[in-house]
Amino acid sequence: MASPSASTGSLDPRASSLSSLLASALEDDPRRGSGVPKFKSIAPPSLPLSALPLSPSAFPTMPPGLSPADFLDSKVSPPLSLSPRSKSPDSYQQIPKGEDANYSTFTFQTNAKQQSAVKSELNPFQTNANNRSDYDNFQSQAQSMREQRKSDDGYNWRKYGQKQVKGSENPWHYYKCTHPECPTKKKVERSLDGQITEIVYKGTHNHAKPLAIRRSLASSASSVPSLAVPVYNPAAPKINDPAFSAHGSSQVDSATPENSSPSVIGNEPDPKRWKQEGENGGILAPGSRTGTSYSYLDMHT
DNA sequence: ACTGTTTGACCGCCC
DNA sequence: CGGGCGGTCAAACAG
Ligand SMILES: [Zn+2]
Repeated sequence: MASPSASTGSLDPRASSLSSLLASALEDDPRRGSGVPKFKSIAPPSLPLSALPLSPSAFPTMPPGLSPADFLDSKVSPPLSLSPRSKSPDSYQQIPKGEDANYSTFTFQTNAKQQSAVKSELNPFQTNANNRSDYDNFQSQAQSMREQRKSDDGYNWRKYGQKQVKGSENPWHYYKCTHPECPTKKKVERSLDGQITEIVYKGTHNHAKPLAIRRSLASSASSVPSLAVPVYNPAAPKINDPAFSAHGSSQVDSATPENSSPSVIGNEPDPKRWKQEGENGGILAPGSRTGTSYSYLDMHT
């Protein structure tokens, strides 16, 4: 398994080899995207659009229109703002509203307010006495994961897609664990208010949950990142999170395994099975239950 | 340079 | 044999 390329999710031969090959010859073949029938607001890049008719409080000042701060931080918005990313969507899919799906996804609930302060971190990387030219900056990227609303379940997830599935009013967000070998993936559906209505996990973590960065200044030894990875059995059908019980096995479907996909073993850690779960992890505020239902879903793909 | 989101396009399966 | 659907990739963008 010493495959450098076959590691983090790069298991798709179609893209891997193809990309590699065509990458040289077919460079201008941008094929990314996600069916997200979202509106594209061409507003200034620096515009905090947090205008949510909810939670009246927490809004100290809100100038109607725009604030001078924009002008200050505004990095000279492009005159055309027509980046290469601008393209036409593959095929606009109209959401079949009122067809037969009466999903009353209206679970009134307060959005979980994660107050876990996990930010202040001292980076021993400040040795920057030399300064390259200002042009050096090629493509700085960073979304500032300040509080990206990600359900902090204790793991780090990287969003790799977003699509609207039929039957759902809101698009699904696809996340993948950011680990060297964690095949775990997460599918989340959110409401317009940002409330998570459904979360589906796929796979299992094989690495202990990342520490929550604690203020441990301590002294001595600087090597702190000594993670004691607990040995895990590749054939152990255990679900991550031992602090959770109840679930048992409320199979909503897949109750009678009789046919379904080919070679469908009764129960085995199939990397293609989606597990619907709720919020767990432990560091979540108690009481803030989003009400996500727990059940085992069988999916294939 | 980082890390991680954004977003359109492509792919593989299923009907 | 085709289209729809769902899922993923991967470049560009962002602070
Ligand atoms: Zn993981």
